[in-house]
Amino acid sequence: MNTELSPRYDASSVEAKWYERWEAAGLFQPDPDSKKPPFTITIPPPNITGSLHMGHSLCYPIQDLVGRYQRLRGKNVLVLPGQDHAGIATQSVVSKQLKKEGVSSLQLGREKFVERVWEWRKESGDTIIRQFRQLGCAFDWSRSRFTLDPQYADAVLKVFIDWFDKGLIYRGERVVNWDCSLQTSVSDIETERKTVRGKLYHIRYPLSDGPGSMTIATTRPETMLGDVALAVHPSDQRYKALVGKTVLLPLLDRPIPVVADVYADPQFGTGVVKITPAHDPNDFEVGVRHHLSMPVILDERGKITSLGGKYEGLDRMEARKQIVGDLEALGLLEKVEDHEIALIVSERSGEVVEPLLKEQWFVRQMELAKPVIEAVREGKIRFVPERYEPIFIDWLENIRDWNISRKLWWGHRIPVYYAEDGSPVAALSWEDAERKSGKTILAQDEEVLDTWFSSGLWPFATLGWPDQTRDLGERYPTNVLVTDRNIINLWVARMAMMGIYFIGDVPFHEVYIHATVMTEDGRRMSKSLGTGVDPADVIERIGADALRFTLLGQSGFNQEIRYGERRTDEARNFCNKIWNATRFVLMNTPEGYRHEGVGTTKLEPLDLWILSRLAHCERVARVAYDSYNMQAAAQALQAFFWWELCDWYVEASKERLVQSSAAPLAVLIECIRCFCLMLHPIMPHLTEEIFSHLPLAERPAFVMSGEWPELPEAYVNQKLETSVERWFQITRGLRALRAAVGVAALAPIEEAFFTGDLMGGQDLISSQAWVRTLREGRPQSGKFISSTVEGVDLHLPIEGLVDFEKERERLRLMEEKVRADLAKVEARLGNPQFIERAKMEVVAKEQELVLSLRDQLDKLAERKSLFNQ
RNA sequence: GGGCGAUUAGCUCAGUUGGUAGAGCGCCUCGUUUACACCGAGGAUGUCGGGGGUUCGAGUCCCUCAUCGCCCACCA
Repeated sequence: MNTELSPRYDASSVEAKWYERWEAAGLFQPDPDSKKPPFTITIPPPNITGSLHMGHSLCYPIQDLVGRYQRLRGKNVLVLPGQDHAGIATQSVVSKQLKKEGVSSLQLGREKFVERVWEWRKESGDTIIRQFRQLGCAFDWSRSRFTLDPQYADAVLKVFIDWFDKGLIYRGERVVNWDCSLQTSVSDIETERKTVRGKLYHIRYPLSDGPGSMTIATTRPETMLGDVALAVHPSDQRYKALVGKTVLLPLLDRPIPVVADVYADPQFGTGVVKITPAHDPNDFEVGVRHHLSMPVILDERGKITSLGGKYEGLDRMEARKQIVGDLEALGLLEKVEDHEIALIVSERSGEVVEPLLKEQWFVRQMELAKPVIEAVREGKIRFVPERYEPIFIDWLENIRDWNISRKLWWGHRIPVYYAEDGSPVAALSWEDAERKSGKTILAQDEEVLDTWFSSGLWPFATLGWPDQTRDLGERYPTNVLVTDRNIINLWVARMAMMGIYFIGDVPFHEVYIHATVMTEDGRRMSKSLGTGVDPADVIERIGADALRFTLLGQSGFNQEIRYGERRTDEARNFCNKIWNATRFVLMNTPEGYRHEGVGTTKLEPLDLWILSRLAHCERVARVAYDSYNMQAAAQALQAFFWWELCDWYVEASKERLVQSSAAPLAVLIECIRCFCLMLHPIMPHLTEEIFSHLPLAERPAFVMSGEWPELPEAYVNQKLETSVERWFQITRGLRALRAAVGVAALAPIEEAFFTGDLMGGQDLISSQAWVRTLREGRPQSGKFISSTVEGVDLHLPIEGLVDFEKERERLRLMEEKVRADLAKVEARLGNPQFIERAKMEVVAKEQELVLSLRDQLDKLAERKSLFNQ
């Protein structure tokens, strides 16, 4: 009937159409009246920093796949999308844009700048939504959330104020990671370590009373301007007598004490360490223990402050140069060694982070982390793959307080207000603050919250919290979180803490950590390296379904997948294969045909075989989807469709369809119908298109709103599979004989012979091996070539078709191989321990094998003799 | 420094409980046939990273080393 389908699948004409129809049918929203069990995913909100990259093209289709699969499995599915304002990341993108335009953010001022970011948020946000749609993501746009939405901001306020009032949020002076170029602090997990070759400077500090000196080793000599002590290990005999004395800090001539502290490592350098509490987190702790002062000698721009004497105003690097020079001139620089330095670098700017003493807001973590650890231990949150669980727990057990202040303009402004007396109060608004404190408020805190503070509320704030909405009641905890391993600590941990604290339950039961998409040669994909590939280009070339298949088809429990164009071609080819197989079926469907299943049709072994394989495929795909092993599902589906349905069933059905047998058509349509449903989570558009062409008597409006195929247990028939697959082997054997004499595939051969039991496969074998007559017995005259497959001897008369020399060579090679196999098996059987200890059936199998191999040798000898004349 | 992952055909990767190593791409030969050349038929290709161990038997389990990648870590 539908013969006007193009012989090539054209994704571009199909994909947009279906997305619109699904949306128009309201399929992206859960049915409010449904009695089906809810299934919920709140997707990780992408940052509004531009467009989606290849990693997103994996992450979000996975969630779409899970949503679509669960919908087919009878769940009332909500996949809730949104976007993250992403404080630092977004602010730096917009700052860079302004810089290009020659505008300084500072000059623009806070208000104007934030306005500008909102403009960008619209632009980037729209791009992202468009790309999600291109990828086929069935997300409920009506529930879409942005982490700076007014309702969302209410949730953030509530959390902050609650924690503040309970003392979980506190203000304190700590050494934080200061990013001098972004002008903000960053949390520990937003930094990375880089090892670089640097210098270790040995500097002599003279004792202030009397002769002698102590030598310290440092990699950052400029920080000595902030030194307030030297420390040695209490048990270090070399320096015992010096503890309690004072030394003179060179250059500034300030007397500083020598203290004993276990922090000093006698093994490192000279065993003496300088203490600069304002510029090193360890030194800070030593400073607290010994009640030392904490002079700040570097400002927020990385320049020396007024406490740095004559070095004031110098950049940190320039100051280092001058200080080293001056020390050398004074003869206090003992030596300079090469040294590997572990630098701390800000992930966002790539700048070396300056540890700086700052007053900041912190969230106490220990008591929040504890219930999370318990929840994971109790299995209420399960990681897939499991290996991430111990890493997660380990991090939580050693957690440090969370610095949530960011000196930015883009974000949730910290809702702390300061009264005349400087006392802080957390409140909903300026008025609320005055009411709450009963004092006149002078100012609100200038800084904003770390982005992760707001995204930590994602699974419940998106469902309506703090209001007790129906969504929140029905859909929290959500079912699964799908994300990248890089943000397990940054984000997953925070959501768990906040969810357990405020809602009283974990935010999700499963956390699936997907792989990272790399280039084909294993490099990181990145725009700046020039190794990035734009998903939009790929979609244009091969379609979203093929891109999804490429990435999803490689995703299981691996931590890395390689993206290469060859794989996308394979995926595209698979789409085309599916398309054409369907086309074939439709071309053979009579006008007015209505498929009503296979129940009433008289089925032959081959039909039963493909239905058994279909049932097998269903089981494998279901188990695979259930366990987030998308790779296994894709593999099973592809193998079933291509190698079983197309290569065998479709081929064999050609002849049967001519005889207008009812079975093949019903079975073909049934297979494709089920296949569409099973592949739909991976390739939503193509399956929808194909399904729409099937002549079904009864059909759901869409594959998307259909039901996962439930195949009768009785379909599975292992015994039948074995015997049908034996026919295939024999067919292949005959085809190989044909190829050996150079007869083209499909060119019919008059007759061939067999000896042995074909177990009813004669028709199939002769038709699929393109033999007109397949006779039992062996040729009575003339030359023929032979082989043995599955215990059946096959003979092909050659009538001078074959080059004798070539045939002798073929036989010789076969004999060689059989002899080698035989030698191996005989050796095994010659080992008495094998006979004694191996399982009986294994031994029996080997013994049978020996017999069969010997038999083959005999036959080969006979066949050789035929060509030795 | 600690942990995790990877190492299988030229390339990208599968390989379930230990029982004679697989796929796709690429390569060679043949082929335009009642879907598909983005295809079909046939074929070649491996010391399963190295070395030990357990076992009758190891790609698979244990130990160890190497290379690559990732994560975590306050050594000046």
